[in-house]
Amino acid sequence: MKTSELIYSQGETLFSYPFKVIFRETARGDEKLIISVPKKNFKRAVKRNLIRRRIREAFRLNCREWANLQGKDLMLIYVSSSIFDYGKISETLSAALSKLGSDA
RNA sequence: UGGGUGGAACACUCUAUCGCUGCCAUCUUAGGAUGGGGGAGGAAAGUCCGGACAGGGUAGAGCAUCGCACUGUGGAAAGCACAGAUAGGCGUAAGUUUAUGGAUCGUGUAACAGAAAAUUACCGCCUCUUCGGAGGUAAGGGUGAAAAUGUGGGGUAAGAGCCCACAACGGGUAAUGGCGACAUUAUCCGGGUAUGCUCCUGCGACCUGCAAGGCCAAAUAUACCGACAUUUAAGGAUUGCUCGUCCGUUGUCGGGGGGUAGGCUGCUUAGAUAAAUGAUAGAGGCCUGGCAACAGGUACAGAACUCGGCUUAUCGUUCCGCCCUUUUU
RNA sequence: GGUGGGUUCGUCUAACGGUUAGGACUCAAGAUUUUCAUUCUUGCAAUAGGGGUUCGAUUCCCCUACCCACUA
Repeated sequence: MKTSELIYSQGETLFSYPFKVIFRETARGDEKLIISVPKKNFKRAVKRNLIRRRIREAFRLNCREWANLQGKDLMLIYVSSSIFDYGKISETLSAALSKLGSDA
């Protein structure tokens, strides 16, 4: 809980639809990932769970391809108000993370 | 055959690949690895009722306040369930749905319209008259959600439950049936409404809620100010009040300030602490459209201490009972 | 997670269960003025949604939706 506030207040932000990515430098081997789907866009808990699980699965399968993620705490906020299927989420997440890598 | 109605159960299945969580065992070690067997619902939801449990130091009495209110049974209890009673509404029917204790002493309301909304009299009718009016009526008219029971006859100056017959309503008594609400029959009595507050009767309720509460760690300040008191008492706590009980200076209460806000437990044969129970691909069911190929759809929804109900959301499938309808015998 | 409160014209609000739901600001039209502002007149515009009680609900009761506050 404290960590999330620190990331939110100190981190740098970039947008890559449908994600808002907030990241912060941290010690290597102690990285954290926060996935957030706002209640404002999805009232039902079932839909929020579905999106969160898809994002987590996409991140799990692809995270090893992005070496630049080491030493960074990440916060992914899903800002779209419609539900994407797994293929589209995987694609857009890759785009977002590569953008992060090029910026860094 | 088509449609309806009441109840019950289920609410997609299998395979492959990659993963999550916590339990047990083993191996390594303080990071893990391997194996085994668990891992969302009928509503987990809304938080509308009621318990269990916990705290408010302990155990209480009365009043006030609040809630419920036809009958029986079940139940720890419930704005609970089932079965029934009476009076209505909907439906051809099966069924479904709404209401319900007693009293009428006191008191309020009944908008507009209407003469009058609770002991009524505008038009009308009748009698008398000094022609100004006085008195008697409630048949008929019109207003309204509601106007004092309806029909017929007698009676009368005109009329009226004023009297009679039948019917409706309310109450008493008796008999019969039913555990009971109540029903039926007989007989007697009665005659200006509805509703809120009020009063009475019975039953239930102390308040706050797991972010309750307990333990450990860390941090700190018994700061300071005010009131009371050391003996009575004031005062404070306990339920709003009264009584009772307890505290009463290493004290209590109020004001005001500082620090911490982590872990364990509570907590469960699902058991997290920001939240696991999955993702993807393929195949097969089921439904709709179509000759077919094929296309589309496959609901509502995600545990956070727990249990009993209620309410709301929900594509559909199966089974059982019943009703209406069509055809045949 | 738990507890409590609310929703009325575009905005801020009022209401005894009883006329066409009132008022202020805004908006539109007209008048006044050489023109604008001010002022005056007129108009548009709402009970969150769905049921129930009642002769009749903004009001009383129930359900749903949304908003806000408190509680560690």
